[in-house]
Amino acid sequence: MPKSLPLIEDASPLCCPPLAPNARLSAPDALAIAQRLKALADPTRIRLISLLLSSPTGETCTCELAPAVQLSEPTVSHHLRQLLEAGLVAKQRQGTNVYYRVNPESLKSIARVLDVDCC
Amino acid sequence: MPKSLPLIEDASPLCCPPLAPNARLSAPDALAIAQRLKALADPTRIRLISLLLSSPTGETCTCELAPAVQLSEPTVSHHLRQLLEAGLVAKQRQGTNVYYRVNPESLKSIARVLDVDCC
DNA sequence: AGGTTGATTTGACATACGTCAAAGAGCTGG
DNA sequence: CCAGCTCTTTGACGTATGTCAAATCAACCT
Repeated sequence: MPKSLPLIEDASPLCCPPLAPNARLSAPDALAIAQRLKALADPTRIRLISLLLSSPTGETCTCELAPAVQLSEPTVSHHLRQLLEAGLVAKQRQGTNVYYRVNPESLKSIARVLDVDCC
Repeated sequence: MPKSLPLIEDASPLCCPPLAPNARLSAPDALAIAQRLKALADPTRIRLISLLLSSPTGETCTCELAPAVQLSEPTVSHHLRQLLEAGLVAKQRQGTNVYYRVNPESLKSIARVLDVDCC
């Protein structure tokens, strides 16, 4: 083996750009980033985000989303829960319906992680 | 068997990012986006990207990456293959070693998808 | 050639994930 | 209060995924 790199655990100061070329990510930091990405990395959840964003009011209830993606309501509810726990959407009850809305800041924060050459 | 994914821009020829609020994503477009996100949505692969970016030369061989993430070489090779097929890294053989390097444009193209309010 | 080192593939395993039907929980209106 | 609509949870199922050991491939050495 050519040479040994320092173990990733020995890094790092966790400054502005998470994936920037001057810092090796720690394992917990990598896990935190991966978990947020994983919440997005599903075709149904991407479509749900798109549907929420394209709604005139910015929010949509489960009963409207389920037929739009052609999946059962339990399945859609499951995906919305994933998005909710990742902070990507917020929910709000209005009578018998539950309306979901995208948290745009969370999307931007993920985009920033991928912005490699910012500083 | 190893085939590379189409660039997101090819799948969705829109002037604005595919998640922008004025367009509902088609199921195939959502799948294309999700597949690239899924390639990133793993803590080990995030760490590998970080390691590659933090290397002075910009490239690193498998035998250095495996001990750095404390996983077996086959496992690391498997992850590098995923990244390769998603177009996120490129490989180059130098003697007995194979060096991997990040494709920064691919990271940026994913970041652009998440840039919701640009137009 | 044969041997050594690095990289990948194969096969197997456990776990995680997406999906649905059925059952439960919340709210509203008769 | 009960009936009905909406949403979520539970339980179950098949598939996909991450991991390693063993085998295989590739390039470099004597």
